[in-house]
Amino acid sequence: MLTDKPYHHGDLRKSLLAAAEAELAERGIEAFSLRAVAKRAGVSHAAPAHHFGDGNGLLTALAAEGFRQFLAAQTAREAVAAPDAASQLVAAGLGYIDFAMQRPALFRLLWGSARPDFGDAELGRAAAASYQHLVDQVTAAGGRTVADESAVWAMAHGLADLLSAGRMLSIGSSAPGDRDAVIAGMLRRCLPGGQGG
Amino acid sequence: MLTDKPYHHGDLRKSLLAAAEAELAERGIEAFSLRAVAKRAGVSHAAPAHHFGDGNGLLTALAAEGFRQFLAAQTAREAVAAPDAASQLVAAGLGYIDFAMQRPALFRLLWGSARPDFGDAELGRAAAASYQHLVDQVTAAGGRTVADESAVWAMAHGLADLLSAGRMLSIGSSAPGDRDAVIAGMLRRCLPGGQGG
DNA sequence: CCTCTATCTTGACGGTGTCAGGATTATGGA
DNA sequence: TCCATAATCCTGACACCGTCAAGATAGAGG
Repeated sequence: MLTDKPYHHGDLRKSLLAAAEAELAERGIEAFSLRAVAKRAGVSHAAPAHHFGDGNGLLTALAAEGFRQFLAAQTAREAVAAPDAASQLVAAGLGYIDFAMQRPALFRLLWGSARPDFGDAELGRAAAASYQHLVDQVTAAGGRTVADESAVWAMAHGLADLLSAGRMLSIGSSAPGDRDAVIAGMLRRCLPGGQGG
Repeated sequence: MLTDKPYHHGDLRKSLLAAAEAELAERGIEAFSLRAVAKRAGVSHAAPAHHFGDGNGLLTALAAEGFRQFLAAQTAREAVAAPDAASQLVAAGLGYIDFAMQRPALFRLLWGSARPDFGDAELGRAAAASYQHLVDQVTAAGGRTVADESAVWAMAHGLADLLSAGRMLSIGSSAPGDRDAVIAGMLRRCLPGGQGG
Protein backbone atom coordinates (compact mmCIF):
# COMPACT_ATOMS: atom_id res chain seq x y z
CA MET A 1 0.00 0.00 0.00
CA LEU A 2 1.24 3.44 -0.85
CA THR A 3 -1.27 5.57 1.04
CA ASP A 4 -0.10 8.49 3.11
CA LYS A 5 -0.28 6.60 6.34
CA PRO A 6 0.20 2.87 6.06
CA TYR A 7 -1.03 1.02 9.09
CA HIS A 8 2.32 -0.68 9.49
CA HIS A 9 5.21 1.67 9.78
CA GLY A 10 8.05 -0.26 8.22
CA ASP A 11 10.83 0.13 10.74
CA LEU A 12 9.15 1.72 13.68
CA ARG A 13 11.72 0.47 16.14
CA LYS A 14 14.50 2.42 14.49
CA SER A 15 12.29 5.48 14.02
CA LEU A 16 11.36 5.45 17.69
CA LEU A 17 15.00 5.26 18.75
CA ALA A 18 15.84 8.24 16.55
CA ALA A 19 12.83 10.17 17.82
CA ALA A 20 13.75 9.32 21.41
CA GLU A 21 17.27 10.67 20.99
CA ALA A 22 15.93 13.85 19.41
CA GLU A 23 13.43 14.31 22.24
CA LEU A 24 16.16 13.65 24.75
CA ALA A 25 18.38 16.29 23.17
CA GLU A 26 15.60 18.88 23.00
CA ARG A 27 13.84 18.39 26.31
CA GLY A 28 16.34 16.61 28.51
CA ILE A 29 16.04 13.34 30.35
CA GLU A 30 13.93 14.83 33.14
CA ALA A 31 11.24 16.01 30.74
CA PHE A 32 11.42 12.95 28.52
CA SER A 33 7.96 11.90 27.38
CA LEU A 34 7.07 8.64 25.72
CA ARG A 35 3.96 10.15 24.16
CA ALA A 36 6.02 12.95 22.65
CA VAL A 37 8.36 10.37 21.14
CA ALA A 38 5.41 8.53 19.60
CA LYS A 39 3.99 11.76 18.25
CA ARG A 40 7.34 12.70 16.72
CA ALA A 41 7.50 9.31 15.02
CA GLY A 42 3.98 9.86 13.72
CA VAL A 43 2.45 6.99 15.57
CA SER A 44 -0.09 6.43 18.34
CA HIS A 45 0.87 6.89 21.96
CA ALA A 46 0.77 3.18 22.75
CA ALA A 47 2.76 1.98 19.76
CA PRO A 48 6.19 2.02 21.46
CA ALA A 49 5.02 -0.59 23.95
CA HIS A 50 5.04 -3.33 21.32
CA HIS A 51 8.73 -2.77 20.62
CA PHE A 52 10.15 -1.74 23.98
CA GLY A 53 7.66 -2.67 26.65
CA ASP A 54 7.67 0.65 28.48
CA GLY A 55 9.54 3.93 28.56
CA ASN A 56 12.51 2.51 30.44
CA GLY A 57 12.71 -0.25 27.85
CA LEU A 58 13.05 2.29 25.07
CA LEU A 59 15.74 4.14 27.00
CA THR A 60 17.50 0.86 27.69
CA ALA A 61 17.71 0.09 23.98
CA LEU A 62 18.81 3.65 23.27
CA ALA A 63 21.51 3.38 25.92
CA ALA A 64 22.84 0.17 24.38
CA GLU A 65 23.13 1.85 21.02
CA GLY A 66 24.62 4.87 22.79
CA PHE A 67 27.37 2.81 24.40
CA ARG A 68 28.37 1.43 21.02
CA GLN A 69 28.65 4.95 19.61
CA PHE A 70 30.46 6.02 22.77
CA LEU A 71 33.09 3.37 22.14
CA ALA A 72 33.23 4.32 18.46
CA ALA A 73 34.01 7.94 19.41
CA GLN A 74 37.04 6.69 21.33
CA THR A 75 38.35 4.41 18.59
CA ALA A 76 37.87 7.21 16.06
CA ARG A 77 40.32 9.35 18.02
CA GLU A 78 42.71 6.46 18.43
CA ALA A 79 42.80 5.89 14.68
CA VAL A 80 44.34 9.29 14.04
CA ALA A 81 46.68 9.31 17.06
CA ALA A 82 50.27 8.19 17.45
CA PRO A 83 50.53 4.41 17.83
CA ASP A 84 52.32 4.31 21.19
CA ALA A 85 50.20 3.08 24.10
CA ALA A 86 50.26 6.36 26.02
CA SER A 87 49.05 8.37 23.03
CA GLN A 88 46.35 5.82 22.36
CA LEU A 89 45.11 6.08 25.93
CA VAL A 90 45.04 9.86 25.76
CA ALA A 91 43.20 9.63 22.45
CA ALA A 92 40.58 7.38 24.00
CA GLY A 93 40.05 10.00 26.68
CA LEU A 94 39.62 12.70 24.05
CA GLY A 95 37.05 10.52 22.30
CA TYR A 96 35.27 10.01 25.62
CA ILE A 97 35.00 13.78 25.94
CA ASP A 98 34.09 14.29 22.28
CA PHE A 99 31.07 12.10 22.72
CA ALA A 100 29.99 13.89 25.89
CA MET A 101 30.21 17.32 24.30
CA GLN A 102 28.65 16.40 20.97
CA ARG A 103 25.77 14.41 22.41
CA PRO A 104 25.34 15.56 26.00
CA ALA A 105 21.84 14.18 26.40
CA LEU A 106 22.91 10.71 25.36
CA PHE A 107 25.95 10.92 27.61
CA ARG A 108 23.62 11.74 30.49
CA LEU A 109 21.50 8.75 29.67
CA LEU A 110 24.54 6.47 29.82
CA TRP A 111 26.13 7.83 32.97
CA GLY A 112 23.65 9.90 34.89
CA SER A 113 20.29 8.23 34.60
CA ALA A 114 18.57 5.48 36.55
CA ARG A 115 16.06 4.77 33.80
CA PRO A 116 17.97 2.34 31.58
CA ASP A 117 17.91 -1.22 32.90
CA PHE A 118 21.57 -2.06 33.31
CA GLY A 119 20.65 -5.65 34.00
CA ASP A 120 19.51 -5.93 30.40
CA ALA A 121 21.67 -8.32 28.40
CA GLU A 122 22.24 -6.15 25.34
CA LEU A 123 22.98 -3.03 27.35
CA GLY A 124 25.23 -5.05 29.64
CA ARG A 125 27.27 -6.27 26.68
CA ALA A 126 27.64 -2.79 25.21
CA ALA A 127 28.66 -1.26 28.53
CA ALA A 128 31.05 -4.11 29.30
CA ALA A 129 32.72 -3.74 25.92
CA SER A 130 33.31 -0.08 26.59
CA TYR A 131 34.75 -0.82 30.03
CA GLN A 132 36.93 -3.62 28.69
CA HIS A 133 38.37 -1.24 26.13
CA LEU A 134 39.47 1.06 28.93
CA VAL A 135 41.11 -1.78 30.83
CA ASP A 136 42.95 -2.96 27.72
CA GLN A 137 44.21 0.51 26.94
CA VAL A 138 45.46 1.07 30.49
CA THR A 139 47.14 -2.32 30.59
CA ALA A 140 48.87 -1.67 27.28
CA ALA A 141 50.12 1.63 28.66
CA GLY A 142 51.74 -0.15 31.56
CA GLY A 143 48.95 0.19 34.10
CA ARG A 144 49.07 -2.36 36.89
CA THR A 145 47.13 -1.02 39.86
CA VAL A 146 43.52 -0.14 40.38
CA ALA A 147 44.59 3.48 40.74
CA ASP A 148 46.27 3.41 37.33
CA GLU A 149 43.05 2.33 35.77
CA SER A 150 40.75 4.57 37.77
CA ALA A 151 42.79 7.74 37.45
CA VAL A 152 42.58 8.22 33.69
CA TRP A 153 38.99 7.08 33.74
CA ALA A 154 38.00 9.53 36.44
CA MET A 155 39.85 12.38 34.78
CA ALA A 156 38.23 11.74 31.41
CA HIS A 157 34.84 11.24 32.99
CA GLY A 158 35.06 14.31 35.19
CA LEU A 159 36.02 16.51 32.27
CA ALA A 160 33.33 14.95 30.10
CA ASP A 161 30.61 15.46 32.70
CA LEU A 162 31.56 19.02 33.58
CA LEU A 163 32.15 20.12 30.00
CA SER A 164 29.01 18.52 28.61
CA ALA A 165 26.96 20.18 31.33
CA GLY A 166 28.54 23.55 30.62
CA ARG A 167 29.92 23.80 34.13
CA MET A 168 33.58 24.18 33.21
CA LEU A 169 33.55 27.34 31.15
CA SER A 170 37.26 28.10 31.46
CA ILE A 171 38.03 25.17 29.18
CA GLY A 172 34.71 24.61 27.52
CA SER A 173 34.58 28.04 25.93
CA SER A 174 38.01 27.87 24.31
CA ALA A 175 38.58 26.86 20.69
CA PRO A 176 38.47 23.11 19.99
CA GLY A 177 42.15 22.93 19.08
CA ASP A 178 43.35 24.67 22.23
CA ARG A 179 40.89 22.70 24.27
CA ASP A 180 42.23 19.40 23.01
CA ALA A 181 45.75 20.36 23.92
CA VAL A 182 44.81 21.36 27.45
CA ILE A 183 42.73 18.25 27.95
CA ALA A 184 45.48 16.01 26.60
CA GLY A 185 47.84 17.59 29.10
CA MET A 186 45.51 16.86 31.98
CA LEU A 187 44.96 13.29 30.87
CA ARG A 188 48.72 12.77 30.70
CA ARG A 189 48.98 13.68 34.38
CA CYS A 190 46.95 10.55 35.09
CA LEU A 191 48.85 8.04 32.98
CA PRO A 192 50.19 4.87 34.61
CA GLY A 193 53.41 5.49 36.45
CA GLY A 194 52.21 8.62 38.18
CA GLN A 195 53.04 9.17 41.82
CA GLY A 196 50.65 7.90 44.49
CA GLY A 197 48.40 5.10 44.67
CA MET B 1 -4.60 25.32 68.79
CA LEU B 2 -3.19 21.94 69.72
CA THR B 3 -5.36 19.70 67.59
CA ASP B 4 -3.81 16.86 65.63
CA LYS B 5 -3.78 18.81 62.42
CA PRO B 6 -3.46 22.53 62.80
CA TYR B 7 -4.36 24.40 59.65
CA HIS B 8 -1.04 26.19 59.69
CA HIS B 9 1.96 23.96 59.72
CA GLY B 10 4.52 26.01 61.59
CA ASP B 11 7.60 25.68 59.43
CA LEU B 12 6.33 24.07 56.30
CA ARG B 13 9.13 25.41 54.17
CA LYS B 14 11.76 23.52 56.12
CA SER B 15 9.60 20.39 56.30
CA LEU B 16 9.10 20.44 52.55
CA LEU B 17 12.82 20.73 51.92
CA ALA B 18 13.47 17.76 54.19
CA ALA B 19 10.69 15.76 52.57
CA ALA B 20 12.00 16.67 49.12
CA GLU B 21 15.47 15.41 49.94
CA ALA B 22 14.03 12.17 51.33
CA GLU B 23 11.91 11.67 48.23
CA LEU B 24 14.91 12.43 46.06
CA ALA B 25 16.96 9.82 47.88
CA GLU B 26 14.25 7.17 47.70
CA ARG B 27 12.89 7.63 44.21
CA GLY B 28 15.60 9.51 42.33
CA ILE B 29 15.42 12.79 40.48
CA GLU B 30 13.72 11.27 37.46
CA ALA B 31 10.79 10.00 39.51
CA PHE B 32 10.62 13.05 41.74
CA SER B 33 7.03 14.01 42.47
CA LEU B 34 5.85 17.23 44.04
CA ARG B 35 2.64 15.60 45.22
CA ALA B 36 4.60 12.85 46.94
CA VAL B 37 6.67 15.48 48.74
CA ALA B 38 3.51 17.21 49.93
CA LYS B 39 2.03 13.93 51.12
CA ARG B 40 5.21 13.08 53.00
CA ALA B 41 5.09 16.45 54.72
CA GLY B 42 1.45 15.78 55.64
CA VAL B 43 0.06 18.62 53.63
CA SER B 44 -2.14 19.13 50.59
CA HIS B 45 -0.77 18.74 47.10
CA ALA B 46 -0.88 22.45 46.32
CA ALA B 47 0.70 23.68 49.54
CA PRO B 48 4.30 23.77 48.24
CA ALA B 49 3.37 26.36 45.62
CA HIS B 50 2.99 29.05 48.27
CA HIS B 51 6.59 28.60 49.39
CA PHE B 52 8.41 27.65 46.21
CA GLY B 53 6.24 28.54 43.26
CA ASP B 54 6.57 25.25 41.42
CA GLY B 55 8.51 22.01 41.52
CA ASN B 56 11.65 23.51 40.03
CA GLY B 57 11.47 26.25 42.64
CA LEU B 58 11.55 23.70 45.42
CA LEU B 59 14.49 21.93 43.82
CA THR B 60 16.25 25.28 43.36
CA ALA B 61 15.99 26.01 47.07
CA LEU B 62 17.08 22.47 47.89
CA ALA B 63 20.08 22.83 45.57
CA ALA B 64 21.11 26.07 47.29
CA GLU B 65 21.05 24.36 50.65
CA GLY B 66 22.81 21.39 49.07
CA PHE B 67 25.69 23.53 47.81
CA ARG B 68 26.23 24.89 51.29
CA GLN B 69 26.43 21.40 52.71
CA PHE B 70 28.62 20.39 49.79
CA LEU B 71 31.09 23.10 50.73
CA ALA B 72 30.81 22.13 54.41
CA ALA B 73 31.78 18.55 53.56
CA GLN B 74 34.98 19.86 52.02
CA THR B 75 35.91 22.17 54.89
CA ALA B 76 35.19 19.36 57.34
CA ARG B 77 37.90 17.27 55.70
CA GLU B 78 40.26 20.21 55.59
CA ALA B 79 39.87 20.79 59.32
CA VAL B 80 41.41 17.41 60.14
CA ALA B 81 44.09 17.46 57.43
CA ALA B 82 47.69 18.68 57.48
CA PRO B 83 47.92 22.46 57.13
CA ASP B 84 50.07 22.62 54.02
CA ALA B 85 48.30 23.79 50.87
CA ALA B 86 48.68 20.54 48.97
CA SER B 87 47.16 18.48 51.79
CA GLN B 88 44.33 20.96 52.13
CA LEU B 89 43.55 20.68 48.44
CA VAL B 90 43.54 16.89 48.60
CA ALA B 91 41.31 17.08 51.66
CA ALA B 92 38.85 19.27 49.79
CA GLY B 93 38.72 16.64 47.09
CA LEU B 94 38.03 13.93 49.64
CA GLY B 95 35.20 16.04 51.06
CA TYR B 96 33.84 16.53 47.55
CA ILE B 97 33.70 12.76 47.19
CA ASP B 98 32.36 12.21 50.72
CA PHE B 99 29.37 14.32 49.91
CA ALA B 100 28.73 12.52 46.64
CA MET B 101 28.84 9.09 48.24
CA GLN B 102 26.86 9.97 51.34
CA ARG B 103 24.14 11.91 49.55
CA PRO B 104 24.18 10.74 45.95
CA ALA B 105 20.72 12.04 45.12
CA LEU B 106 21.57 15.53 46.29
CA PHE B 107 24.86 15.41 44.43
CA ARG B 108 22.93 14.54 41.28
CA LEU B 109 20.66 17.48 41.84
CA LEU B 110 23.62 19.84 42.08
CA TRP B 111 25.62 18.52 39.15
CA GLY B 112 23.43 16.41 36.91
CA SER B 113 20.01 18.00 36.80
CA ALA B 114 18.49 20.74 34.67
CA ARG B 115 15.65 21.36 37.09
CA PRO B 116 17.21 23.82 39.55
CA ASP B 117 17.22 27.38 38.22
CA PHE B 118 20.88 28.31 38.26
CA GLY B 119 19.96 31.88 37.50
CA ASP B 120 18.40 32.10 40.94
CA ALA B 121 20.24 34.53 43.18
CA GLU B 122 20.50 32.37 46.28
CA LEU B 123 21.54 29.27 44.35
CA GLY B 124 24.01 31.35 42.37
CA ARG B 125 25.63 32.63 45.54
CA ALA B 126 25.92 29.15 47.04
CA ALA B 127 27.36 27.66 43.86
CA ALA B 128 29.77 30.54 43.37
CA ALA B 129 31.01 30.22 46.94
CA SER B 130 31.76 26.57 46.36
CA TYR B 131 33.59 27.34 43.12
CA GLN B 132 35.52 30.18 44.71
CA HIS B 133 36.70 27.85 47.43
CA LEU B 134 38.19 25.57 44.79
CA VAL B 135 39.97 28.46 43.09
CA ASP B 136 41.39 29.67 46.39
CA GLN B 137 42.65 26.23 47.32
CA VAL B 138 44.32 25.70 43.97
CA THR B 139 45.93 29.14 44.06
CA ALA B 140 47.25 28.52 47.57
CA ALA B 141 48.73 25.25 46.34
CA GLY B 142 50.66 27.08 43.66
CA GLY B 143 48.24 26.66 40.78
CA ARG B 144 48.63 29.25 38.06
CA THR B 145 47.11 27.86 34.88
CA VAL B 146 43.61 26.90 33.91
CA ALA B 147 44.78 23.32 33.68
CA ASP B 148 46.02 23.41 37.27
CA GLU B 149 42.61 24.43 38.43
CA SER B 150 40.64 22.13 36.15
CA ALA B 151 42.70 19.00 36.72
CA VAL B 152 42.03 18.52 40.44
CA TRP B 153 38.45 19.58 39.95
CA ALA B 154 37.86 17.10 37.14
CA MET B 155 39.57 14.30 39.02
CA ALA B 156 37.53 14.89 42.16
CA HIS B 157 34.35 15.31 40.18
CA GLY B 158 34.91 12.25 38.03
CA LEU B 159 35.56 10.07 41.05
CA ALA B 160 32.59 11.56 42.87
CA ASP B 161 30.22 10.98 39.98
CA LEU B 162 31.35 7.45 39.20
CA LEU B 163 31.53 6.37 42.84
CA SER B 164 28.19 7.88 43.83
CA ALA B 165 26.54 6.18 40.87
CA GLY B 166 28.09 2.84 41.78
CA ARG B 167 29.89 2.64 38.46
CA MET B 168 33.43 2.34 39.84
CA LEU B 169 33.23 -0.82 41.88
CA SER B 170 36.97 -1.50 42.03
CA ILE B 171 37.40 1.43 44.38
CA GLY B 172 33.86 1.92 45.62
CA SER B 173 33.62 -1.51 47.18
CA SER B 174 36.82 -1.25 49.21
CA ALA B 175 36.92 -0.25 52.88
CA PRO B 176 36.62 3.51 53.55
CA GLY B 177 40.17 3.78 54.89
CA ASP B 178 41.80 2.06 51.93
CA ARG B 179 39.54 3.98 49.60
CA ASP B 180 40.64 7.31 51.02
CA ALA B 181 44.29 6.42 50.53
CA VAL B 182 43.80 5.40 46.92
CA ILE B 183 41.72 8.48 46.17
CA ALA B 184 44.23 10.77 47.83
CA GLY B 185 46.93 9.25 45.65
CA MET B 186 44.94 9.93 42.50
CA LEU B 187 44.18 13.50 43.53
CA ARG B 188 47.87 14.11 44.16
CA ARG B 189 48.58 13.19 40.54
CA CYS B 190 46.59 16.30 39.57
CA LEU B 191 48.17 18.83 41.90
CA PRO B 192 49.62 22.04 40.45
CA GLY B 193 53.08 21.51 39.01
CA GLY B 194 52.17 18.35 37.16
CA GLN B 195 53.46 17.83 33.64
CA GLY B 196 51.41 19.05 30.68
CA GLY B 197 48.87 21.77 30.33
C1' DC C 1 -12.62 43.75 67.84
C1' DC C 2 -12.09 43.89 63.03
C1' DT C 3 -9.75 44.00 58.81
C1' DC C 4 -5.89 42.47 56.04
C1' DT C 5 -2.62 39.24 54.77
C1' DA C 6 -0.35 34.89 54.85
C1' DT C 7 -1.11 30.17 54.78
C1' DC C 8 -3.34 26.01 53.45
C1' DT C 9 -7.28 23.22 51.17
C1' DT C 10 -10.33 21.73 47.56
C1' DG C 11 -11.45 21.21 42.87
C1' DA C 12 -10.43 21.33 38.15
C1' DC C 13 -7.68 21.06 33.75
C1' DG C 14 -4.56 19.07 30.45
C1' DG C 15 -0.60 15.96 30.09
C1' DT C 16 1.71 11.37 31.05
C1' DG C 17 2.61 6.09 31.49
C1' DT C 18 0.49 1.92 31.07
C1' DC C 19 -3.04 -1.57 30.43
C1' DA C 20 -7.06 -3.90 27.89
C1' DG C 21 -9.30 -4.73 23.84
C1' DG C 22 -10.08 -4.00 18.96
C1' DA C 23 -8.50 -3.09 14.11
C1' DT C 24 -5.27 -3.90 10.40
C1' DT C 25 -1.60 -6.16 7.99
C1' DA C 26 1.91 -9.70 7.21
C1' DT C 27 3.15 -14.63 7.29
C1' DG C 28 3.15 -19.42 6.35
C1' DG C 29 1.01 -23.84 5.88
C1' DA C 30 -2.94 -26.21 3.39
C1' DT D 1 -4.85 -19.50 -3.78
C1' DC D 2 -6.93 -19.26 0.70
C1' DC D 3 -7.15 -18.89 5.42
C1' DA D 4 -5.66 -19.23 10.30
C1' DT D 5 -2.31 -17.17 13.10
C1' DA D 6 0.86 -13.89 14.58
C1' DA D 7 2.73 -9.35 14.45
C1' DT D 8 1.80 -4.65 14.38
C1' DC D 9 -0.65 -0.53 15.50
C1' DC D 10 -4.87 2.13 17.28
C1' DT D 11 -8.55 3.64 20.56
C1' DG D 12 -10.14 4.14 25.05
C1' DA D 13 -9.61 4.07 29.85
C1' DC D 14 -7.45 4.70 34.45
C1' DA D 15 -4.57 6.65 37.95
C1' DC D 16 -1.06 9.89 38.77
C1' DC D 17 1.21 14.30 37.91
C1' DG D 18 2.00 19.69 37.84
C1' DT D 19 -0.34 23.80 37.98
C1' DC D 20 -3.97 27.22 38.35
C1' DA D 21 -8.26 29.33 40.51
C1' DA D 22 -11.11 29.96 44.31
C1' DG D 23 -12.38 29.30 48.94
C1' DA D 24 -11.36 28.33 54.01
C1' DT D 25 -8.61 29.17 58.11
C1' DA D 26 -5.28 31.38 61.05
C1' DG D 27 -2.25 35.05 62.52
C1' DA D 28 -0.98 40.29 62.71
C1' DG D 29 -1.72 45.03 63.17
C1' DG D 30 -4.65 48.96 63.63
